[in-house]
Amino acid sequence: MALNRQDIARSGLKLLNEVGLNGLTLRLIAADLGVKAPALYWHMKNKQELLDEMATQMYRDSAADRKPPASLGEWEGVAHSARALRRMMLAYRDGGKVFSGTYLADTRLIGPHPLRRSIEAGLDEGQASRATFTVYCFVIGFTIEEQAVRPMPGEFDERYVGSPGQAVLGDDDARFEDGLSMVLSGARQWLETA
Amino acid sequence: MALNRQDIARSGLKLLNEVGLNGLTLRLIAADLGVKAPALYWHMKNKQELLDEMATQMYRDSAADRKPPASLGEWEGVAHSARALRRMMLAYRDGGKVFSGTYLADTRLIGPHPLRRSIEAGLDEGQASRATFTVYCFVIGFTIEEQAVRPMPGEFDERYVGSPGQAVLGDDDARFEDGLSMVLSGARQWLETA
DNA sequence: CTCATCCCCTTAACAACGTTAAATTGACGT
DNA sequence: ACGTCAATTTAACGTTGTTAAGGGGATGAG
Repeated sequence: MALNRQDIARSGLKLLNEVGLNGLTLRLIAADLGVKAPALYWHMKNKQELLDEMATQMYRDSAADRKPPASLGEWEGVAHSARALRRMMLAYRDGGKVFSGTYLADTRLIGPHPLRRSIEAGLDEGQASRATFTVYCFVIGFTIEEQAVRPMPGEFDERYVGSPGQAVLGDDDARFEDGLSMVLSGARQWLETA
Repeated sequence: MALNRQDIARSGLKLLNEVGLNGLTLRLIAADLGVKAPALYWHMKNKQELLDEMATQMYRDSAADRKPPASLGEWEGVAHSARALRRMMLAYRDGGKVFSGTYLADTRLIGPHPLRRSIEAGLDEGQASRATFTVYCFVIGFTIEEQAVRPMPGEFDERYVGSPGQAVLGDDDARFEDGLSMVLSGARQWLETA
């Protein structure tokens, strides 16, 4: 019956979609878990630690989605992960703010370098890291801006087909794809000529 | 003697560097202005409106710094503005979070398109906007990640020369320049081949 | 069987926050 | 001298994150 950090983080993520980051209170999460607010302090030392754990949990939950199929080339794999990272943040209201502001609470979640094969083949690791970090920054920035305009996640997209919302969303997807291909080709070329 | 929104925003920005976004309270700003907290509600309807005004103010203050010299080419101008945008956010503690989350309260601040000349020469305006928006997203994402790691602005940089901090900062600048040149060349090339 | 121990949670309370309603001041036009 | 209106104060409310102190229930030792 005892709580643990993951239960709390999951409850926080669930409630995030209902009340948003501003409405997310410790008492609300505690009530959702059938417990009083101070009980949470047995498991974490303050609210920031809860937000870190929530970011870690959403990153953990999206790991399978982010992992590129083995059939893909390295750069197609980076694109695949970038799209999954955006999806992950869009899945939660204020997901971008929650994820970008926090440190991962479990560093084991950081997998092997996406350009691992190229690095083993001689590519400078520092430069490879800068290239993928640039892609990462674009995804973070794009999604935060996207959610500042359209805060609500998920269901809206498939359901309201033909509504004004759809056009806007289609636009966002297309704009993301365009930006992503700019950044990817730029990064790739930068690695080749450096 | 009467207050106005700009005075309040400026006080907010000043205090932001002293107490950070979490410590920034309406009572603190009011005290700084020699006034009681509810007085602020005569000038703005809630705290979010204050944050919007702060974002607008920092954007306004950096307008001259962002404006590219006429001598620069269009893309050099975009690079110039991108660096200035990062400097603007880095000038305030949590500057990235404050700026990225808010709407501009004064839309007149949005100047002419950076690629105006190319657009007049036949470049598709929608595509040009996507290209510059991609650069913008990178700058936002990069700076937010940067400030998540090193929250304090300005003074630390020049002063502690030779300390561990300097290497880290130099690294950030170099990493930004690398990322920026990737994104810029990617965007430019995307426009040419589309 | 009993007792102490530890984990996990509750009750109670605190100062601080954003926000609202109502009363107050001061300046200005008539 | 009077009333008007803008700008601010005083007082208060409910809610928030957080702390301190205590309680219950399982577990293991004697």
